Amino acid sequence: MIEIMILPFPLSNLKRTGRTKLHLKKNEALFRQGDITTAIFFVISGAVHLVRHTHEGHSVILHRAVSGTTFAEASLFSDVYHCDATATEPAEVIRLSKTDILALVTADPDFAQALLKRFAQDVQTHRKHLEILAIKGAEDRVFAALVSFGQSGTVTAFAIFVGLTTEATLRALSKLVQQGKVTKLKRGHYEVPDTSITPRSVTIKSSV
Amino acid sequence: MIEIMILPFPLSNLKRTGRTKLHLKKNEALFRQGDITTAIFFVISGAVHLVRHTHEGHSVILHRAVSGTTFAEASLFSDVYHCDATATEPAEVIRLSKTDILALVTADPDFAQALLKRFAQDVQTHRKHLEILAIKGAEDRVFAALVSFGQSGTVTAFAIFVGLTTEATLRALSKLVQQGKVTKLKRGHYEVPDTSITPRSVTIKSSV
DNA sequence: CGTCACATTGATGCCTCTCAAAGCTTGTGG
DNA sequence: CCACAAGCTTTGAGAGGCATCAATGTGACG
Repeated sequence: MIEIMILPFPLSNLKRTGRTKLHLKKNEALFRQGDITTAIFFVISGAVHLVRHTHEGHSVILHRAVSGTTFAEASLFSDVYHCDATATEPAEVIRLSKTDILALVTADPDFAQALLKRFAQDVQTHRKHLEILAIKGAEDRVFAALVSFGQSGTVTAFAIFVGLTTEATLRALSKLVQQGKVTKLKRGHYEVPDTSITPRSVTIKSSV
Repeated sequence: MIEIMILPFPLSNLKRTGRTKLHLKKNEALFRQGDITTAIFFVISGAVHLVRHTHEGHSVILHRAVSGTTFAEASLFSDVYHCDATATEPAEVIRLSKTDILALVTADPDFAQALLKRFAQDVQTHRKHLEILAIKGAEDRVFAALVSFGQSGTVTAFAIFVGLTTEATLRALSKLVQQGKVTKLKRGHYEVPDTSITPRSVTIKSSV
């Protein structure tokens, strides 16, 4: 079981019955805001977006789960899911039974610690996201988001992630390109060169 | 030890040496962004703000820790603190040694589970915060924040929390008051009446 | 009683949202 | 294999809203 090896925490003790492999088509929903929580998930391939919607019609992309990562861990302690989970591209995910995971938490201290670490990472990531949304200028905000997250996906999705309209994001990107702080690879594909403050290079859209 | 009883998780097994009581003056910093992490904290009285600063000079209030709650739990799995912690009013806090807490995690499954729950709550709170920052209109955003968080503190701090200027927040508040969606108690003190959609009433500023 | 921090209100300008239209890319069906 | 359709990207123009700067009011505290 290759996929088990890349899980962020040891699952050797998890009951086999607690695992199910699922295939999602593009735009297919895994669960929706308000659904009863029954499981957390691990992404084998593809990508899943966690999106929350407000009454007023606004939406936020809370998280983009990609290969090798788990998502919806917070639902372990919640009765219902607080956001939608939809595949933005065809995806394979493993469903991990909530009750089995919780049982494992009490039975296996190492597992509990690993899961705690996962949660702590989530908290830090969300804080980084909050920090970025607090930046007023569109240009600065887009650049900061690119450096910190370098999300792969459409510009439109990225725009929602940074809390701007697609147009504002695009205009910010083109200004950043003019300044040489960002490189445009091709239509809808941008990256932050290594030379820009940050060590690593990131792209908005993967060339998958 | 009264304070121990209201801790969100059992600390009976925590070494006495791991606990220290601290008294903070108003505006006194407990730790700063970049400091080595050595402990998490529990608030006995007063309030502590966790604030993160960006290079561009922006800041976000990540969390307002009040009596009976812990904060900086995420630092358990981080080498340095990622934000400043400052008392916004005179406060008493208990310092809980990081190493002792981590030891307890592996030794006591119940403690581990309780801590996991705490982390999950943190994640949900941050997501709610993200949801609110995604709301474009100042009026809607302020109202949503009041309903969901009903922060006590100055309007200025509340403004930073919702990602607006003090002026914009004030103007939004006065419009909401005109509409009857929010009640102004006195200078700098507002509350959401019970009649407004939400069951509970909240205030920006406590009368402490 | 004076000072200080915060609340409040006003005027102005920039920036982002909104609406609109055209270009590019991918995929699907004939 | 081609043509059309759909979705995303890109650019443009106009308007509204929030930030910014400025000034005054007000309560708290020494």
